[in-house]
Amino acid sequence: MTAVPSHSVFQRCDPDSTFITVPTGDARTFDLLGARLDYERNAEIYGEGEPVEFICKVISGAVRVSKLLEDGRRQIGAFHLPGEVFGLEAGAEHRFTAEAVTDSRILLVQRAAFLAIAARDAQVSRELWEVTARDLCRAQDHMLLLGRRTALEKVAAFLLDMAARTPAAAVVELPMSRYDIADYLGLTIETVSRTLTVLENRKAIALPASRRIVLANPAALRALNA
Amino acid sequence: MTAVPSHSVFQRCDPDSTFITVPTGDARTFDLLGARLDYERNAEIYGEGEPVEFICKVISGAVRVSKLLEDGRRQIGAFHLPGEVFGLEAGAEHRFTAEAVTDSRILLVQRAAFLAIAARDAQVSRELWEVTARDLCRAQDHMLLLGRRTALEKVAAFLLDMAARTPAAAVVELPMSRYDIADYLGLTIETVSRTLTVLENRKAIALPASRRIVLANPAALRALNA
DNA sequence: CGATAATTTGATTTTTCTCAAGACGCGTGG
DNA sequence: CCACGCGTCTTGAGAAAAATCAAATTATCG
Repeated sequence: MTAVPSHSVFQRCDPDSTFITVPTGDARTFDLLGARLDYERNAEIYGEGEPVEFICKVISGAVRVSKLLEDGRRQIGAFHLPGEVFGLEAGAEHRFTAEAVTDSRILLVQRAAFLAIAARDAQVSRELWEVTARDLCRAQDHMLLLGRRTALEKVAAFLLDMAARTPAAAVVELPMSRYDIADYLGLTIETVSRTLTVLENRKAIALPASRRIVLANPAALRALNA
Repeated sequence: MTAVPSHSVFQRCDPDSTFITVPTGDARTFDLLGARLDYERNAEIYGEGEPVEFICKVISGAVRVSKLLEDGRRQIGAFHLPGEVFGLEAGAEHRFTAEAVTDSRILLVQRAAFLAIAARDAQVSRELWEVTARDLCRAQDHMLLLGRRTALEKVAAFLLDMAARTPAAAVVELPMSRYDIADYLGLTIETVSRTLTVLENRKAIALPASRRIVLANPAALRALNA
């Protein structure tokens, strides 16, 4: 699904590393020092309108990237799980707010330093592009999800997506609340909850705990997606 | 709103030019030959799954980029108006289908040739990134539009967006059908039509013809957006 | 164990969709 | 110039989906 080759610098470095390994054209490597910071649940990592200082990568925990509307409604643009990069924007200011969904550890790399390397190194520059293109794919997929789809289709697609991004795919441990899921899918918490109950009654999933979801019948979930 | 500086190679070349002017690091310029092709209304410019051969730019007319679901539902990801670039993807295959909304003239530039220049030229490479980042912004804005918003909010935002992208902003000449608008906003044609009627009754817009829209009271439209 | 937050469930209302019919616009051919 | 046909758009009535309001239940944490 993603357009980024497996040798991406962002994919390659393991989640525990303090460094982003940057392969250069002549096969040497740079190590760009990144700072590790811990964020408590619901702590803001960066806010809408703030200058873009860092490229971020989830080491542990989970992050939501969202936008708050005047009337209190909120749209979550993406969730980010360990190993995923976020906060990379071409503009000078953040267009969204990023917050820790659970207690999280984030690797922060100076954006300016990274861009400086990209300006000198075609390989890095290309990766910069590909990472952004991957974000674009994500946003497009999310857009497709929000279009004219039923609650059942949205929730099923969400669960399958989460499962695909989790190591142990059969059981999904959701880090986020029903509120977060609702704001991600453009639904209310009540509808999300009811929809999960419907899927449970259909034996498509099991809910041993409200945030632990067993994909008992993934095919049934996939069948809900066009 | 857009993150791309005004000196972008894509922005800079005028819509009539057969060339995309590429400024290089040492201030010389390359001229990349692009082919002009004409497409009839509803003709396919490229299809989902096809290899990405060209970067496209609208010279005249309008383009819709969409995805068709198995059950016949269609989601339009974007409309592109004269001067706008589309079809630039990091992956090898197109994820969406592009079609001419009206009879259109499109400038097609070899993707491989452009990427080759980007690999040698940091300035061009950065532009490549920024153009993709602009697409990302667009997709994110569209995502926000499709989230939990009423038909009235969606249609108002759509009209304002079209107006902002049209030279003579007071009167918007829509190139696309109600069907296209509906599939772009995640609504039905009936709801789009009814919503336009509501806006007309509220004196927010006037409809001298079904595809000619006068923004009589843009402030009223803006008030509908959070 | 009690307080608080999160989740589920229920009843009702609102919004949008669906199905159906009618009106309009436009080009073609008589 | 008008009649006709066809595609597009609008309008209406009823059905379905999801939102809203409200309450009950379940988890979580000190």
